[in-house]
Amino acid sequence: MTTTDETQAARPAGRPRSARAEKAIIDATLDLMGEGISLAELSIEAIAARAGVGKTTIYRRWSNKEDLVVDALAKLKSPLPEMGGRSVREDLIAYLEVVRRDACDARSRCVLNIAMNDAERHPRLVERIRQATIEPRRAVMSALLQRGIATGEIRADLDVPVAMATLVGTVMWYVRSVGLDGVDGLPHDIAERIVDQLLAGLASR
Amino acid sequence: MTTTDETQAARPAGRPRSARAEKAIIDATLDLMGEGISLAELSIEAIAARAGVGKTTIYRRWSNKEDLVVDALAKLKSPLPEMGGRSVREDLIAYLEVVRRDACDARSRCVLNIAMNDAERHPRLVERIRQATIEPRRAVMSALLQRGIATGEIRADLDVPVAMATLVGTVMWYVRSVGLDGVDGLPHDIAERIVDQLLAGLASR
DNA sequence: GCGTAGCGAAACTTTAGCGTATCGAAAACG
DNA sequence: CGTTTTCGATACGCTAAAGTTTCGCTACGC
Repeated sequence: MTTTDETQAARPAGRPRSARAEKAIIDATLDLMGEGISLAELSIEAIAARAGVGKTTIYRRWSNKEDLVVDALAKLKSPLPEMGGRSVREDLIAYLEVVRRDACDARSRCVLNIAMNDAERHPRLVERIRQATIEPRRAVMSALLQRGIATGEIRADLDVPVAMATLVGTVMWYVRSVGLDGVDGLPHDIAERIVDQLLAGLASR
Repeated sequence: MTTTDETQAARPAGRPRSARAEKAIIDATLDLMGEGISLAELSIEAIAARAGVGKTTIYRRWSNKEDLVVDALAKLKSPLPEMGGRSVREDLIAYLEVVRRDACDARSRCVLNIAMNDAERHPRLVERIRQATIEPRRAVMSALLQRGIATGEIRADLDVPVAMATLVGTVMWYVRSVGLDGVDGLPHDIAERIVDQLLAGLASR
């Protein structure tokens, strides 16, 4: 057909698509969702306006809203917490520090908002988010606690699911209650304080 | 002006407003919000249809959506947890059991959803919810932990704000993660297990 | 029983977003 | 340079929902 080698590049004729526009669209989508806009309220027109882009440019890439949101959330995937592995206590602190930072970040928060609020209305989308984002983190946390049990740092009869809810839930709830006033007013060592208090227990000796 | 005594009743002429319709409107509002409808998506038409009422009947009582929601949430105010007071451990369990039940109840959940998601868009409304619903519960929980410190059941150096986030956050997060699959599949003694594990601590002795 | 005001139903006007089409300009390629 | 495709902008027809108004009917007090 054409004179170009189709088996390799097959670069299409004409002006190439702007990577800059694509990034602006993704960013605008994440920004709007980070501002608390629900999936239902999110409008293509608002995204186009925010991105400084024509609606055509969006519809040329994504045929509907859900596809765009999936792609946008995929770009968001922050790396799994990096843990030194020296002690379970230190790894728990490092993990919760990442959770704390995510909980304070509007863009990361919107992932959880969607997962929790739109589960019934967009089951496939929510399931994709669960598999891609939530499950890997749960697995890391679970493995970490199991390792602690093996090394003796953690009590052998630990209820692991409850402990995972405790560690993450404490950070999330703390940020949402105390930290609502000023997100930056959080103590910088909150992750360490939480881990130490939970390891030691609330009761007196 | 009129012949009636205006200082007291000043009952207006004509057909009185139907208390039955008013209750139906409030109930429909709470039901819809309990189904996960956000404040922005909540439509007067949906409320009218659900309540079996004309839109006129709603607009005659509330001039806008926010006023209606405030009134509806005010009717929702569930009683503060009743605690026996025998031991701090038992009271904590009783308190968390109430939290667990609220976390599973759609109508109660919607209060928190609004408080967390619509804080920026409806600051006055959210503040009213905080003062009426959240703060009293935080005060009860704080007093309970202080009592535990006084009686020696709780360690004296407890970080009370962190501990409050731990107790409530664990229940909320547990319900949201484990309980998402089947709300009724929750262990019935989850409050007791959470309290005991937190009192004892996660570390081995 | 008359007047008044609330009742539910339905028609209306307005607004917002969707998805498509069209435009002149711009960017890559041969 | 000419072709091809994308760019941002704008306009269009369509649908859904909001909020307002109208209408015939109903319930209560005088």
